[in-house]
Amino acid sequence: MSNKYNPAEIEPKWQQIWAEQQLYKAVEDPERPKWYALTMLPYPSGDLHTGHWYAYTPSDAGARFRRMNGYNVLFPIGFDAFGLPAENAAIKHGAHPAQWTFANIEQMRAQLGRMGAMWAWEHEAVSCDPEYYKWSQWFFRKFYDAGIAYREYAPVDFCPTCNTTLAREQVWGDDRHCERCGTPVIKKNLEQWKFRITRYADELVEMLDQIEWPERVKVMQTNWIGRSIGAEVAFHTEQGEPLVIFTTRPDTLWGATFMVLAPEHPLVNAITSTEQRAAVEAYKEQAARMDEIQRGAVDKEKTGVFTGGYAINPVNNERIPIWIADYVMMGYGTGAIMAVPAHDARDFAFAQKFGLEIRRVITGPDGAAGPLTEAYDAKDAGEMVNSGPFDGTPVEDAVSKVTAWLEANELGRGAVNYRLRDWLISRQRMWGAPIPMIYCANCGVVPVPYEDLPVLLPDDAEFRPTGESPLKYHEGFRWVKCPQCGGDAERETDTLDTFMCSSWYQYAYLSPYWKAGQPLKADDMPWEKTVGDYWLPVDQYTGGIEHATMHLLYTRFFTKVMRDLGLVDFDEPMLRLFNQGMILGPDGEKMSKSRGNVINPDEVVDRYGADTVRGYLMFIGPWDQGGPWDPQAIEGVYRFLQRVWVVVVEAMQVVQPQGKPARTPSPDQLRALERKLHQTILKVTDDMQDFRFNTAIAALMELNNYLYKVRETDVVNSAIWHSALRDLLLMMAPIFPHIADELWHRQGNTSSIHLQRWPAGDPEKAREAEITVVVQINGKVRDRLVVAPGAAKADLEGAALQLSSVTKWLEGRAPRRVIVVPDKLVNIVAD
RNA sequence: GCCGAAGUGGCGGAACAGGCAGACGCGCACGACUCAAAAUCGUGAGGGGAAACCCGUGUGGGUUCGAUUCCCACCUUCGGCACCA
Repeated sequence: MSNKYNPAEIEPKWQQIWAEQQLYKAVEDPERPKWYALTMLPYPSGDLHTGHWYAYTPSDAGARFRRMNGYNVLFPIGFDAFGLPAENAAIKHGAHPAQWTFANIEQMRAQLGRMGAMWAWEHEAVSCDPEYYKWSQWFFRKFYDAGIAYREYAPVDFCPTCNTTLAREQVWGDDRHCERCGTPVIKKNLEQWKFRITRYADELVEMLDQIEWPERVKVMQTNWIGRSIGAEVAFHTEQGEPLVIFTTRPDTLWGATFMVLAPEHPLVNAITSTEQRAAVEAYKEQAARMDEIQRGAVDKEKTGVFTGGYAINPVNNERIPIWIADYVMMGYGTGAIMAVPAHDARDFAFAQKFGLEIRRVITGPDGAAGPLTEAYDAKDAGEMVNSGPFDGTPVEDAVSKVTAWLEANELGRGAVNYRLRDWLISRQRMWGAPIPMIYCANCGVVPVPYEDLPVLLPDDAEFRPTGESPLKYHEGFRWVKCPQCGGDAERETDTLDTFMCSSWYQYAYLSPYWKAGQPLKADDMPWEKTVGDYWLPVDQYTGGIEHATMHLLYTRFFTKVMRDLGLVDFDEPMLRLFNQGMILGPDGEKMSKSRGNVINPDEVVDRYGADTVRGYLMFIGPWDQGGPWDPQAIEGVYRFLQRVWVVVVEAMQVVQPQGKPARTPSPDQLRALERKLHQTILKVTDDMQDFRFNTAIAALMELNNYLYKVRETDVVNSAIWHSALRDLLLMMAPIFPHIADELWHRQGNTSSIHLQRWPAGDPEKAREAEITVVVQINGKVRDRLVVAPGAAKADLEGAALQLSSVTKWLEGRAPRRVIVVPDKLVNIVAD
């Protein structure tokens, strides 16, 4: 046994012992409170990078801390193993994606093992395993039966590089690029499977109040769902056909001076006059050619044409012209708007360009009712004018009053619209769970029977360099008998979005590959119920913010559907969420091979050990902030561990110099040590609760510096010294699990440190013996008083005024006022 | 344009129910050990000034005995959304 700190020796040793003792096996125990700690599962790229370490090791420290505080902790890991990189590798190397994927998983298991995390490996689940995706398909089938899954022919986003359609959530940025590969997406008209997430839009917004998630994630989801409350109002065409519009400002109905339809609006044909037909057709064609990116450009000049048709405004029976323009989208609301140029910036720009009337119906905050030079859209000041029965109504009440009036007169009704679109889950890729659907010439769309699941991926797929899905060309896969009529039929060759596989993985972990090899039924449960009843829902989730409007929205939706299917009895899958920041290269930029600023965690672990890497990552700064990797700063954590080693190992040895009797330390020394210890326990306990690892480590360093300094004094001949060493190790255990267990055993303990209870801090023992009180004159520090804590205000004031420095500064002036904050300061105010 | 987060030493950061700005660490300087270096240990430092002191938490105002912390207006950076009616 070496007497020097040698992580390369002790870390593999402890990892092996922990595994042999099944130290992290999670077993239901009704006697103890449970804690389901979950971290976002990795994609098995084959290489665990620093980002994974930054995501996982603090998450592990948090889980370990809970465990030491009496919780029965489940901290599982698995692999989100379907996806395009495996398919691309298959095209490149000619190997099956499964081969590539499982080889990578093997490699990553070893890398994950080096972290020294308390992974509950027996709960591992791999989403590309047929026994896993059997259940993904089962969920699809359940969703289909429940009317949540449906098929639709519509314009969809398509990534030309990934060769597949994408969900709206996977299209990012103002250039509308693919979230995975960065290529700008194009629009295609395709028949695709979707999930009715919009049915849950309201609940997805409302229930954000019930979960402890970072505010910014809640805001992003709220904005993404984009609920707007207003009214639908029935206008009519001159010919009498109803023309329904959605507006958030029904109070401006009297200011509508024209209407605008989306070019694709079904009514356009009917209302277009003979004279305008050619212009309308030309505009429609032009709009159709343009994709949404071009149409959506905000600064684009407004375009549009008059249809020749007119509509009747139901509130005043006015006849107003109907235009078409591409700034109105068919996909939102009813695809038609009433234009109120006076109170909407877009309508204002349009009216100005085409010389249409701008009629003011809301006064300015000062009562101004004259012509406008720009749209006035404030909703908190002004009152209605030129609005018939509503003149004089303050805007604050206007929307609700007009909406009620519309309903009473059957002209419209209150309505809500969402920006959220249904979740497109079809992917034209091979390496995903096949959508379990069959198309039969006789029976139409036929779902694969539950007992026939899984629909297996072929293991002899042929990958084409064109990037097309091999399933389309795999005769054995594609052609089937119809489950209903037995006739020739065709399989769906699209696969499920991998986000669907990860939407329920926290449930899959409970009892991985549940009912493996058994036929499934409609009323099955995808996990062992008693296990789920104990662990669910997830208590603490950690992961990156990049999933704010993708995975984190989808898994909430999934859980709500599962609740409605009777699978779970709660509304939200994850009660608490923490988003870690991003670890950057030493140059402060995102790590990337092309930049050459990648830190390879394996190399750093070889050099310093996993404990140092863990501790350094947690020491950099607040976990949600991320930050640059500093190759020099990591030395500080390494030195800290070496100094802990020295303090603890030296204490094991005989410290009494020969011939000198052991001397008793003074009570002051002992109290000072005890105070430092309990201050540290209180501080570290508090910090660990909230993942403030950086300040927790700083406090541990302070304590160790203190112990290091006094280790050659008489305090070592005391019980408090030994309990300080013991508590230091206990507090280090979640962050530095290996060195903590090693030194713990060297102290003579026989069971693992990770089975011990977290030390209890005593505020009484942490209290300072004396406190420095600052003496200020006019807010500037001029002197200090050292007093016992809790000194009376009057005494502090008196003592301060006695100070020679104070009388000097006052130069004979009488204090006008003296502010005393006990234990803090005395501030003397003088003219 | 709208929404959100953040600006503190040479660097990462600490301290905000308003009360000694810069904990902890990196780097730096000096010293000890060494023939020397590395490692280790010790000491030191926000800037200016010989000192007394003065100035300092993005900028400018404000509230207060007192503001990194609260309020107002800007500037910069990052993230999200964007003709959503």
